[in-house]
Amino acid sequence: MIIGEIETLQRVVTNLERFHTLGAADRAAIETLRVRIQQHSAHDMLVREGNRPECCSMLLEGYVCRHKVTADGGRQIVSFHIPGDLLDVQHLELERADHNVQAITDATIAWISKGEMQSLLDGYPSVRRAVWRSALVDASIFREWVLNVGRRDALARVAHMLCEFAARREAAGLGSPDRFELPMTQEQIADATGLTSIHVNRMLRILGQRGLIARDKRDVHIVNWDGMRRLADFDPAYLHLAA
Amino acid sequence: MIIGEIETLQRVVTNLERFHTLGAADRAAIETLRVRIQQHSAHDMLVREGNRPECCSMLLEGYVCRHKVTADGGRQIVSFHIPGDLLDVQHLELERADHNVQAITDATIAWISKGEMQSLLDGYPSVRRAVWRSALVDASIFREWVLNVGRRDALARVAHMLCEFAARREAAGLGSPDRFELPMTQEQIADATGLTSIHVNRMLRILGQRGLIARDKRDVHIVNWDGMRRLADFDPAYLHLAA
DNA sequence: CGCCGACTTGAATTCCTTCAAGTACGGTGG
DNA sequence: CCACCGTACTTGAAGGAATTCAAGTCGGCG
Repeated sequence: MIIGEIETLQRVVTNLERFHTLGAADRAAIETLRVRIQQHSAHDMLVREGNRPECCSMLLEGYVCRHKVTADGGRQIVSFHIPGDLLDVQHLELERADHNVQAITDATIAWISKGEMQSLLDGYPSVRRAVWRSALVDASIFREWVLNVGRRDALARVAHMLCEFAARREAAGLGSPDRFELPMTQEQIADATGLTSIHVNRMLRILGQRGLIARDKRDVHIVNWDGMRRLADFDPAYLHLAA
Repeated sequence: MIIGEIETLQRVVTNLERFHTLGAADRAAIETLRVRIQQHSAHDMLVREGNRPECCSMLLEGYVCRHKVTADGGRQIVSFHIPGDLLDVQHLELERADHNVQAITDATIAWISKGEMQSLLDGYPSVRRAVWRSALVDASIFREWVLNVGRRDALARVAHMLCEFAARREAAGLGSPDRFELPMTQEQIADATGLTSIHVNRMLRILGQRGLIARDKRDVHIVNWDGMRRLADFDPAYLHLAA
């Protein structure tokens, strides 16, 4: 167990404070957690479905997704994660991973043993509530994704994914929702929206043609937020951003 | 606040015990909760999206679903619930409901104030862990539904929904997974699988023609579990049934 | 008995996929 | 420096799975 640098966990503290007010003792407890900081390359599998994870993890830098696969090889991404996110709270209580966690860019992860995490939650009720709330918001996002994939057409699905990514990035203090670089490939967008990468490509072009977004490679500029919101049927209430 | 009959909450205790071992004090605490037992009719809305619920609820009898709607009226059911299920843990921490909760049959609900629920969780760590675990399993089911709706074809989706319903019913001690009565209409199955009721009807017929199930109205007999599992790509691991 | 909701069935249409090429670009090695 | 290669992206055309439109059946209930 390597003791990670205290500064690096600041991002996690900031993120958790969006979910519940933390005191100085809470912050100190998080920042002095015994964690193993690890660098991962894009495409690295962090957790594999069926495994029994011994650690919880927090994403410090880079982007990560969770996904499941069907027997015939279909892949469905069920969430994207941005720096500051807790990736594995559920492994505290659920013995086996029911999905894969994979880096989509190079990523820095803080790994914490389940015991260490449990002590933190037991000893610091405010941290517990913040973690609990963040897990409940995760579940809310899953519900929205069921709706997105189940009931929206391809254009709205892709637009919704873009709106959500922009909104979550902004909420996490990672920059303006108007311009950003997408970390994921069009194939990964396809796997998240239940489409083919070919069709995602077409939908992105249509969004551009309609003047809603402008693209340069993976740089996205949301030109017309109001139009995007309407087309995507995007209402950020499900992100529960206002505490 | 009417004090509910102690016996009725037995089902909730039994359900929670699937998630974490409870002691006599834990059971007593649940059974003596100050709850309001209420009868609801099929189609009653229990919680409406956007509302600020003041209560948590437990389903004692009947069946309930949660759903979301798109701007153009598309409806997506994101979960079904069976007797014993906690319906509203998330409302403890999330101010506004991000989805609707609706009875699909006549249903008996135990309503508990958020304060009462919070005291229970604060005072009884085993209950807290059971509730926490049950919420995490809920989230796991949402993930599976994203996969179901996003990456399986219509036949597998419907078959998967049937397998899950049978497995959860059995796990909750509500009877054999081989024969059961579906509480939901084909339109509700459609709204849960991201299909039209017309297509659900065709898929059910195909399942029958292939000798996988036999139907009489809403009575379903799963004739060939192995075939169903294979066709539906159903692996119950995501239900985390073995504690 | 007649009405309504749920279910059933067929035919036409549509959205998305599949198949098939081909382009753009960053990295690697000669 | 440039040829080579792999990955991501782009575009068109054909095909197919699920929807939409249209009708009709069945069963329960007032």
